[in-house]
Amino acid sequence: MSKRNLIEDLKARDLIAQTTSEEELVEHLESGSVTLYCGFDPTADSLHLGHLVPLLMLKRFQDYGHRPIALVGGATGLIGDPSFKAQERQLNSAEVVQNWSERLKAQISQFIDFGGEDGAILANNFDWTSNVDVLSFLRDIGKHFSVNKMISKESVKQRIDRDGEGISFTEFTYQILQSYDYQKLNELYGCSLQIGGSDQWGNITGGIELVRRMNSKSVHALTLPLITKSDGTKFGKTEGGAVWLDPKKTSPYAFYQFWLQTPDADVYRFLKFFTFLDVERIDEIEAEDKAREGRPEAQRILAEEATRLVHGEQALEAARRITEALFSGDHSALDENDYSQLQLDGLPSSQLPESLSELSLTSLLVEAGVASNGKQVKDALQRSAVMINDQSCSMDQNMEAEALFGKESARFGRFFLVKLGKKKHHLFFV
RNA sequence: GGUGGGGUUCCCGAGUGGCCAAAGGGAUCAGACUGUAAAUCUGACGCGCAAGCUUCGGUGGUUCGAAUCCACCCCUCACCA
Repeated sequence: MSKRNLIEDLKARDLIAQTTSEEELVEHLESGSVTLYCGFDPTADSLHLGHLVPLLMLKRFQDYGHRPIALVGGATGLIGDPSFKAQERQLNSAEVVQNWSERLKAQISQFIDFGGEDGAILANNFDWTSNVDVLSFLRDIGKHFSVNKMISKESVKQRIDRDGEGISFTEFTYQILQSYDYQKLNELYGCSLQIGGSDQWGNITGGIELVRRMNSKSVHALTLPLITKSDGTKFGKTEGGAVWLDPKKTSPYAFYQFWLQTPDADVYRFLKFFTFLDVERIDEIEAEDKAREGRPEAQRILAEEATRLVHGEQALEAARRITEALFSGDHSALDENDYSQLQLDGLPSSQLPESLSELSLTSLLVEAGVASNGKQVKDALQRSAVMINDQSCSMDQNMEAEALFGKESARFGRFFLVKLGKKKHHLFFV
């Protein structure tokens, strides 16, 4: 751990978008162990990369002796946060949100240490929101909010100003609910710092005010920057959609590959955001990469660190094994065990159908999930970008699946390694 | 309740009777160049190997022919009440 204080470290990593009075915050953090919280709304059955930065942030605070509260938004998830959202969102059913809340809880537990007397706390705002009756809500909580102020928040402005869009009372109330969370957590656990994405600033400051009014306490806020990519596209998305933290939704191998493909222009920033490596070390890596020319090491380091953090050492090893086997360019070096291992390690694989006579390559590969539609396969075939056991195929072989996957050309009598393009691999077995 | 504006292929957004599977942009995929990077160029981009099939909020109609016209309905926005 570096000797500098936490805020300095976070600044060096560009992990701070905004804070309430920095002086007071630093003072507060140095005065002892601070209890802080970050909320995660259940909008899906798993967290994704976008949640990773705040999650790691809680851990950073914990490493510096503070006490994090991970708040699952069982209640707020039922309402939907309108902040900077262009459109009103579809409500999810109570059962679904409940179910997702449980999934998130389990996931979050892997990142932060909840053990011990002063370990982290896992909370759910459903616990203190669900039984508040309307009149109490309006009289005890609502009275502290000025609609004028709520309306003027930047986070809901585009929903209010923009033609063609609006905001329901339900979503509009979201900021009150989140403010109430802060108030409650302050009351229950002495929580005095809330962190979140920069889009949460409006909601957080609302909470600060509520805490001051109801609890007569002065509390703090710190927001994290939105993670952007240098080319302007959205961070954390791949062809298949979001990159999830759940290994069942995004395999450790795919996760590792995602990081490995980080553009040079982003990789050093991402190392600061997504790893616990010292900033000095990261700067060194950058300097070394520059000096060396050619392929940088940073992506590999980022992929390893991030995969280890999220999926653990074993999964990282597996992801590396697959990567090594597939991208070294020499599949002939793989022995029979290696093939079985690839399958176990999580390389996408599937069993070949009994009969291939009627089947086109396009439909076979689409069915296996190698491509999303036949056109993509066709396109690849026309460019000789489909390889079966290192043999490239052409368009006229589309209907010759039976011959291409003949027993005699299988590796060890049962494996076919199919490659589409440079990066997509799939293992077929008999 | 009234008036006016909207709902188009993943997203944004053109299209207002045939030339429309539907401009343009973005995203995405593949190829060349590379370093499983960026930039650039090329191609694909509703589904299908193909013949062909299915789309433009919904339902019904007019028409040889509709995303485009008509009726009703649903959703949504603004203003007014």
